Amino acid sequence: MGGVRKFDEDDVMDAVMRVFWDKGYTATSMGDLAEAAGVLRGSLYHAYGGKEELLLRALERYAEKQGGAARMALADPDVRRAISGFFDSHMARMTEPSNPAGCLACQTALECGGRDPKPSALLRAQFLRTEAALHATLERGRAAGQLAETADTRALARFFLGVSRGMAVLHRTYGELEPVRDMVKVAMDTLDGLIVGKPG
Amino acid sequence: MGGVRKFDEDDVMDAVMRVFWDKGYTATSMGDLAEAAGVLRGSLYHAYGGKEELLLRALERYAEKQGGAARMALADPDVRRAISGFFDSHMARMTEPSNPAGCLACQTALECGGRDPKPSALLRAQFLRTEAALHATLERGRAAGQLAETADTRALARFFLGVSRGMAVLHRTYGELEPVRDMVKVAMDTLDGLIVGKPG
DNA sequence: GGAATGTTTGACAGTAATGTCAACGGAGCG
DNA sequence: CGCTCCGTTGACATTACTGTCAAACATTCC
Repeated sequence: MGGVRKFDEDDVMDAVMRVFWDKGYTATSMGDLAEAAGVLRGSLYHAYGGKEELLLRALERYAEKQGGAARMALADPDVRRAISGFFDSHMARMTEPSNPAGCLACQTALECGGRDPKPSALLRAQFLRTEAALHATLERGRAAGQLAETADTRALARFFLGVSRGMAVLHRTYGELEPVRDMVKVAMDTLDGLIVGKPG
Repeated sequence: MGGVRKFDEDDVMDAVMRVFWDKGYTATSMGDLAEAAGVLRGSLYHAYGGKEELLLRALERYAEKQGGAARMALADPDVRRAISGFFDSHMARMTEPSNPAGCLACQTALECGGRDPKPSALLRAQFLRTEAALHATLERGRAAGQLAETADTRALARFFLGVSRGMAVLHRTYGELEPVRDMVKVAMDTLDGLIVGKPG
């Protein structure tokens, strides 16, 4: 086969993801990425093309890792446990000290939103996917009689999605977890208000 | 007094604010700002110092204009009208077609959060100020018997703050207002669940 | 009018990032 | 072994942005 890739693709993409997450898309140079990945710039250009391609890959990787946990939680047949687990997966990410504050997807969405077509489209699709997963969970719960018949599951799905995004903004801005926990608490109270036959 | 400034400071700062809002802090160059303001780069350096100073001024201006409306609404003695007006002020900003999507404060908070000390500190202070205003409104409402005695006003204040931030993320990512409206609807339902003696 | 003050203007040197490329070198294959 | 393939490496030209500055200029005050 001849010349073979010397670096581990997973290691490189992990480093790339982390730098974008930490510094933001625009503020990151190919040199930053290369340095963090322990590779020369030329190799990155050769293997991936350029900064935008790397961002797209990083976003996909991020969605896989972080979004995977969220989707897993949402599969729980009990609505309350599902939504609670959804928030827990976000809390877990923010609690992990080796992670930068905030959320790569949110940050990139705000930075590129409506301006860079490809990242924009990808992020929009990812948001829609999460919204759809939330919606499916809520619909399933309603069908199972766990949720009030009158509940607007579409609005609720968007609400929970938006709340999770707001959590990331507060986390990055405050650098603390208390406000984020408070948001989760109130959001879960909101859900509890719609759950049929609870003790309260 | 000698040589007198040829440009109108308000016009320039409006243009600057808009460019930062539209393109983001890092992606904006002094040349972009100068061009948008109809002024030469040298004049901007001379009058304001540099990009960071311009950002700080833009953030202050933004908080004055946008945050002013929000704080005004929160002064309403009726809790429900106050919080509803708070959200309305955000909706109004997003509805205005001449405004870029999203929210300058959120975007900059995510971009600079924890990295650029001065913008970070300013934004944190602005968030705390809004949180405090929300908290005061809720406390006032509870004291007036409008809100359930058991309501956690601190958590609620952070919740409403975070929801308003999440709205901006969805707006910028989706480019639509429906999801944002849905968030407001559910958030208001949450408040209504805590309001004493309502018809529902 | 003339001096003083402070702004505008265009140019300049310095720095950083980009994207490309030719030479190099190691792994596999005949 | 020698050929080929392909990734690595360091260099290069290009472009963009930064921050500064001296000269030109306009306005106010005396």
